[in-house]
Amino acid sequence: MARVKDDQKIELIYQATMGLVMKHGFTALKMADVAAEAGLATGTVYIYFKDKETLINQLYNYIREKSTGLYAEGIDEEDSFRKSLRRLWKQFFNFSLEHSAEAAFLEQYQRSPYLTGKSKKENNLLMQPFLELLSRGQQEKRLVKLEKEVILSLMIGPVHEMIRSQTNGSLKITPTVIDSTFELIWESVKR
Amino acid sequence: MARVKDDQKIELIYQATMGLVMKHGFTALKMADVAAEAGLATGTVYIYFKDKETLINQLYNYIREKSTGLYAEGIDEEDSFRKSLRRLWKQFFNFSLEHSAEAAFLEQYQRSPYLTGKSKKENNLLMQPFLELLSRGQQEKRLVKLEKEVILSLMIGPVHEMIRSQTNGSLKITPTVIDSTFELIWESVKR
Amino acid sequence: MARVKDDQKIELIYQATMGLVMKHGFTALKMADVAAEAGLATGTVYIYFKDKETLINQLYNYIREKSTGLYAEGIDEEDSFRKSLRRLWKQFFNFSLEHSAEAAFLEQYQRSPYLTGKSKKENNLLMQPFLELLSRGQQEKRLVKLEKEVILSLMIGPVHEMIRSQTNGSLKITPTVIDSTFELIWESVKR
Amino acid sequence: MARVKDDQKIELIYQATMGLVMKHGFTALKMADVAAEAGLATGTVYIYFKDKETLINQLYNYIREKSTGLYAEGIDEEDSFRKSLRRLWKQFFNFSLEHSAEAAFLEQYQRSPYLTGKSKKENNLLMQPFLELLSRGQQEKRLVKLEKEVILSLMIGPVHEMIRSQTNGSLKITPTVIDSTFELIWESVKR
DNA sequence: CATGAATGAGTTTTCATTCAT
DNA sequence: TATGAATGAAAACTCATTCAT
Repeated sequence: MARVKDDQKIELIYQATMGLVMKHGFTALKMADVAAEAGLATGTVYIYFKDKETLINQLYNYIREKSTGLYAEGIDEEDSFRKSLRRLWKQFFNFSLEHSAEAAFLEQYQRSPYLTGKSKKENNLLMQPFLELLSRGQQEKRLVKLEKEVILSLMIGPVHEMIRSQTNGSLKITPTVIDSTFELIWESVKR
Repeated sequence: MARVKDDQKIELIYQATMGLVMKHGFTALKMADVAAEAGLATGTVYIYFKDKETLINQLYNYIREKSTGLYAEGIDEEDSFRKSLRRLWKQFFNFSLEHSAEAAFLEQYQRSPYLTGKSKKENNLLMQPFLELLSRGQQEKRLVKLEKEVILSLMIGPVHEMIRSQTNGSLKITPTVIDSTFELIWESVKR
Repeated sequence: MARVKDDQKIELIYQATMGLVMKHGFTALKMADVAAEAGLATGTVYIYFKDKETLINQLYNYIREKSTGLYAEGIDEEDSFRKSLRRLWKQFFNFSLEHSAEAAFLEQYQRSPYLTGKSKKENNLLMQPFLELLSRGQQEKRLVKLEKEVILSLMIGPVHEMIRSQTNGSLKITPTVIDSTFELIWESVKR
Repeated sequence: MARVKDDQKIELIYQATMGLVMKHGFTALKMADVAAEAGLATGTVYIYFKDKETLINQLYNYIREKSTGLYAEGIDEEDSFRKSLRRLWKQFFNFSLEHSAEAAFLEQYQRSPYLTGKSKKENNLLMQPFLELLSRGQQEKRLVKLEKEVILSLMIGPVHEMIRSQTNGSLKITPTVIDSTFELIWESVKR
């Protein structure tokens, strides 16, 4: 059979896995359910992934790579620092919002027994575009003097929290809300 | 009389469970391990908790109640809004830091199959002290005009994120860092 | 403590055991339930009986001995064979009826893993008074020529069956019914 | 296609269960033993039956339905009442004899915690062919005037009792014995 | 490759029995 | 003796993985 078909199936399995992790968490993740959700037989999943651990780890890599590339797209070196930061942050927010299944998976993965020392380091790469931009901001003295990790937390933390609130049902995120939020964050991190 | 069924043992089981969840996550939680960690026989756990689900749900309630009470202690109505907010926020931060096992458990619980509609609502109570103080701030016009949920995210989000960074090893949280962080947050939420 | 008290407790445990076996059968018989039903602590049962098997076997012996003696009481050698048989059979019926818990226990015991070769033989003793009377009947040529075991079945079988029907709710046993039933049975076994 | 989930396996499990219940009783029935006896892995049984309770209840229904159909086969309305009754009774006897495993199971089931109100009623259906024939007998005035339940007990009770005796080893049932027994029973129930 | 029934090791849960009080 | 909490071996049940079709 054609190669294309295989890739489609891998994607199918990834989507099924993420969806289930978002809905019921890692704890309840069963291989049989993944297969069913993907519209495949249990055994088929094992053709594409050696075992559960491999599936999860490969999915993790897949999401990480895809995410990093996507949300950091189109950042223009020519733009002012503020403008660049605004753009990157909003892209991150929107990306997180649209890809909540991926986000949920990443979050769960952190506290899972699947997280190895290796993937711990790789995780930081996800924030790489942010960290680089923050470096530029500090060089241009447009950013408050403080550890970059703290500044990153000030920017990223609220995003995660707001998405959680929306999932809870206690907050409705609109473009306006996103814009205002950035302005507030900017107040705290600008120099 | 026979050995007395004691609350101390319940506490023991709770601690063992939280410790294990923090270390290896929800996924790997085994009743036999809980018992061993608590220094008890497997069967003993079942004297105090009907089954695994009950243990987890009761532990969740226990942590929630205990946490809410603790971090919100000693808030003085006489203090200025800024001072009160600073105090509550720092207490929340320190509490989260000191009770990372509890925090880890709560976080894991959110995405677990154990979360019911009922516990979803109860969860909001945890943030109640914060929400009340924010109301006061908005009445006194000391707080930016924005949905309280957003403001809460701006305050709480960075705390969660920083603690995660410290767990990762990419950040070392010191009292100074905490203080500076609050000042930055205050810049964004004050009016 | 006094000796009397002990015997009372043994009796208490026996009654509790029989009641539970009647209600839910052997399968569901738990030592903790026996104790609770008897109003005792679990451990107390083990003071009087070495283990579950011992309790069941001793109870079996207790019932067997008590029953045999009781239902066969007052049989008068001077009475005619028919009169004697009638009396013995009715006593057996009434005894079975009044002591349905005992009867249920005996019945269950037969099919249980507690039944040993030894108790298998002892079981026949229960029917001894009947078998003796049947011997007399055959000597007096008042009884049909057929294996005594078959005749016994013709007499005893309906009793068990009727009691089961009454337990089911599909039959109401009255003294009149008992009398008529004997007359019918007599028709079949007389010579 | 994968191995097909087959009804034959269900039959296999049923046979294994009945055999074990007959040999060692309900009490000692273990799922692992059922599987082993059926030549399957433990887990396989759970593919066909949700849990132990379900297995037992479905087996009960299976036996009941099968039994009713089988022993009542070939009854001819044209035959005289006596002939019909003789035939039905003998078929019942032989069936009970040949299917002692089934019979043992049914008997055990009655006093088990698995018996529900629903199955209690269904149980009566087993005797339905008998009850109908008895009705005919009473209409034709060939049967003694007495509650049908009593007459049923006079006919069925001895069968159960004799089989029990044979199992005990105290009676050897032969075709001659069966024939003579019916004649005696007929003496008591005819009008 | 695809399927999904079968497997059996691994977990959860029960319950006879012990033992500290 | 009496108590009933504690124990842990044994039974019920689950689910990742295999394999016959």
